Amino acid sequence: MSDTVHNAESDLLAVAAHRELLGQILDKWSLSVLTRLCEAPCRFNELRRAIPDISQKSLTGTLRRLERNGIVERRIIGTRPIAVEYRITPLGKTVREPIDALLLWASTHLPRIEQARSRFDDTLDE
Amino acid sequence: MSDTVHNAESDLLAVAAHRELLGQILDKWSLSVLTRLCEAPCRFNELRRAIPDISQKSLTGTLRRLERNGIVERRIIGTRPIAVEYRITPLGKTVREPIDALLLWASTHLPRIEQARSRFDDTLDE
DNA sequence: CAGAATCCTTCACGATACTG
DNA sequence: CAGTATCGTGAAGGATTCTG
Repeated sequence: MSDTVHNAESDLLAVAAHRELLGQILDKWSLSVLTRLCEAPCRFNELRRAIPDISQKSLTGTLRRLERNGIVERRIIGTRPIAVEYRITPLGKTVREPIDALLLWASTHLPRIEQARSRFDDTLDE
Repeated sequence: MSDTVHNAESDLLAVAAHRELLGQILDKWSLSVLTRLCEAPCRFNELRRAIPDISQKSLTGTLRRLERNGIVERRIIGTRPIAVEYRITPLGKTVREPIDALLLWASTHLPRIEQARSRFDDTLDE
């Protein structure tokens, strides 16, 4: 019996424990940065141009956070003027599969979700 | 040539398009609520007790958002006093697999990530 | 029991200006 | 080029109070 109960509790604990970690990787901009860096290593301003709506501050913050978690690597490739290259780490590459699964889910079910939204919004202004 | 380029661009567009959707499902509390509702249908205050740190306002908001996206269903099962039951929808069940993949990734690589964090933090106060 | 309404604080984020 | 520093704003979220 207590298998179900135990699993439920440990699942909730696991969720609580991993929510913070996932929040660092699945936040507002990380997904875009990660996607871009999976294509190829990239310079700072190159990333800025690739993600037009991101501010310089947010990009810096996102990169620092990903770097701290071992997902991307910051490599100084030149000085005068300084040049920095960001690239995805082996650890970072491993997260691509679950993320892609999630993106696939999103694009697969987007129509049904938009349908559900319309239904929900319609039944509100009655 | 433009295959790589095109894929990169469309990936970034896809990410931008799905970020909003995923944000509704992977936000601060949704994961906990979803995990709990996957176990069994649940009453409002039952959910509150199952997720001790959530406020009433946040739980209401989270449930409304999930309901709007067709992920959970709100069912009034009694009045006087009013009773409401929340349960996961068929659409909601389909998201469990990619989410579990992500949680599995998180728990699998947590040690390496904590290691990376320590290294990063250490090399700062030198 | 299941919320709605209100107040208040925190904080993420953008814009701007400056630097090695 | 690749940032740091500072300021201002809006939105999220908690605590509290009230209601059908």
